[in-house]
Amino acid sequence: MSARLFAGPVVDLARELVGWTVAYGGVSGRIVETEAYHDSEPACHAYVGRTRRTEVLFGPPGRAYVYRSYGIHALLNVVVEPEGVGAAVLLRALEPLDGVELMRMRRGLERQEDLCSGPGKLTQALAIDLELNGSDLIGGPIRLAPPDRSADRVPMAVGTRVGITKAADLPWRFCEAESRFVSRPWPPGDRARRAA
DNA sequence: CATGGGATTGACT
DNA sequence: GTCAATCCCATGC
Repeated sequence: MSARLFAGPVVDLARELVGWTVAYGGVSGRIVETEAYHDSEPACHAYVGRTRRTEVLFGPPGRAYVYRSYGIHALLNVVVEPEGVGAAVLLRALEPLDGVELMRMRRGLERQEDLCSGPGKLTQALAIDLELNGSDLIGGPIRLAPPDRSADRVPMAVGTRVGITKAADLPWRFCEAESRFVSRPWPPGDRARRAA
């Protein structure tokens, strides 16, 4: 696996990354929800161009973009598209796999559905913080890995991104349609579309 | 240097 | 349903 895998269009990669696993410090989960962000649209941090904050977004694909949200949470993104393009896939929810007890301790909650069902929750469960910003996601401390070749392709749901005010109409959110571990239910009109 | 705005979450009415 | 916590960083003076 090489970083070239992540050089493709961000919307395709956001869909593709559902089903991959993320592992860090012996704890891991399977990605069940993602969103795409691209410097051409104003919801993306990279919309403002290259700054100290967005430097990682414009850098080579396959690295982590971790930033602090609302002063409290760390949010984890996968930087994609070629160097010079500011784009990333936000990881919004995981299905817990390894280290579930550690996740419970870190989150102070028991229910498995509550451990990683949100972008701030999953970084807390995995203990991912800002110091990992810019780190390599292939050979680095955080490891991203593709699903088994034998893994079934699951129905996908597509919708609009959560929690943004600008470019809120773009259908750039992807989830495993029937997962119990997504960050929030789909609005009634939004759920039907499939892209298996 | 001061200000304002979040890609959220959990507690509370 | 409402709302506050809290910090990084871009922007503007």
